[in-house]
Amino acid sequence: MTLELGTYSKGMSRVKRALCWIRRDLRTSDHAALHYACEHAEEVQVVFIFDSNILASLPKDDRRVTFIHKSLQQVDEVLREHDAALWVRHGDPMVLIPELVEEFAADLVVTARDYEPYARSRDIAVKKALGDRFRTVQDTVIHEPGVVLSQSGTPFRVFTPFSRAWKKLTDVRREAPMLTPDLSKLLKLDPRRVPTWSLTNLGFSETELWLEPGQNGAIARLNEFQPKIREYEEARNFPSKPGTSGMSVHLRFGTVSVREMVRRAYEVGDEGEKWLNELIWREFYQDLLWNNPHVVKGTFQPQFDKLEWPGKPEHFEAWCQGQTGYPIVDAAMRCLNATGWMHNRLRMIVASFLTKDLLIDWKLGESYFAEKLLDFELASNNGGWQWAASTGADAQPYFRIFNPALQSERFDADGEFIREWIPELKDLPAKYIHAPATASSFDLSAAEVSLGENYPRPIVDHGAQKEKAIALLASAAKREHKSA
DNA sequence: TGAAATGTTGGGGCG
DNA sequence: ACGCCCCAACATTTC
Repeated sequence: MTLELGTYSKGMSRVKRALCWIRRDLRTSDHAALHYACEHAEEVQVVFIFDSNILASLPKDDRRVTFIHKSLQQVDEVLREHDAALWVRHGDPMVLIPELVEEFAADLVVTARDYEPYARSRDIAVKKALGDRFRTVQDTVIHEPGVVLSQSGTPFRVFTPFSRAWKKLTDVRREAPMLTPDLSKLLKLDPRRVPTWSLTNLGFSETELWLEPGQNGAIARLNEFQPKIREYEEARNFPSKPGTSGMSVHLRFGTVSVREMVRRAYEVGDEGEKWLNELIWREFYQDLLWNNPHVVKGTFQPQFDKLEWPGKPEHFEAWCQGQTGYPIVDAAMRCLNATGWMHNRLRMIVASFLTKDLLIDWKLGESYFAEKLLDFELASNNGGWQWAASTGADAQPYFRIFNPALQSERFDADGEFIREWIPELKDLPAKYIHAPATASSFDLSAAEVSLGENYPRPIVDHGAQKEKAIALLASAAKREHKSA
């Protein structure tokens, strides 16, 4: 059994009652599922389920759970302005959704399509239980996976041609319409009779967030960023400057619609293209995963699966803790650990370092990011790591080996970002901060840096490791050549 | 959305 | 005045 794919407005006769099941569309405006439900039913109830299949594997202080919880509170506030309220449950959706259908006597359940493997199997199970009463609608992407194709009708493996085809396919009025739900359709509830929910009931504790959650936070941040879209291309590579949109977490949980983001990019026109490309990268990786589901378990090019990465466990530990002796890498990892976010330039640097300098399997890095990143998306994370590891569509390793000191000089020239996250190094002059081991003992002691004591010596030598990485990847590529 | 090696050019110092 | 060298800046090639 498969789920139907299609456009936003699909004809269906009206029904009495619909449940709108929100998952990663935690907002009330420009909302495909809620819009569809309000169009097709006389009474609509919005429900969210904390999925026990997902929550079970998360630490009890996971920041994403706090973000979801606070975003749901904002959804609930809007619903209450219409004398309605959000229902929140905890458990297995494959059990709970059919139960809720009974409880609410729903004729219809509407939800936004989710293309990740677990979500697909979950939705297929729900569809099996509910049949035609279960409808999924497109919401989280402009072009669904599998839709953007080359002239010969095949999926893309490379970003640039994909992005060209994506843009060609995009008529912004049609592909990014504003879907405003008619909230007068919401079921009126006596607020005293709506069960309350809390993080503690779920067994989770509230954590500090560095960004304002929910749709209020999303719109505020987007409004702040929009005037800077033109400067994005110049500013986006410098981690100490706020040159990126910072919207990834909001996009992940749908506290803003991707259509709203794309409309803003198109408003800017040609100068908004560089930022638009980042939104297309997101869809490119979803498309790549959809067409090549094996990448979840292994490398895009299977010959690299046989590769044995010789890196050491203690080096992985040092990488995780930000103790490699390479300041830009360590600052980035400490930032990730402390906030759940990392600048994209830094993601590339630390990923290159893990795979090409420490010679550690990218899958370890991938799962560490999956655990820590608030904006974690399977497709983007997997695609990014395979790109960094050179196991993706273009295997030439030469293009994907970063020199950490050089990257640091280029993108954190005065060491501002490093100083923020590695206070031990804050008094080192800029010319030494990218590679403290090159400083004289006089300069080191003047800055109160004692290598091996309050800051580690480099745990590997970049020059030597780079050569090993090239040899390692070349041997795996050659193996394929022989067997082919 | 590299890095390093190699090649080219042009200005200035200097014999 | 001239040629030579040095070297920085930039471009091209190679891995």
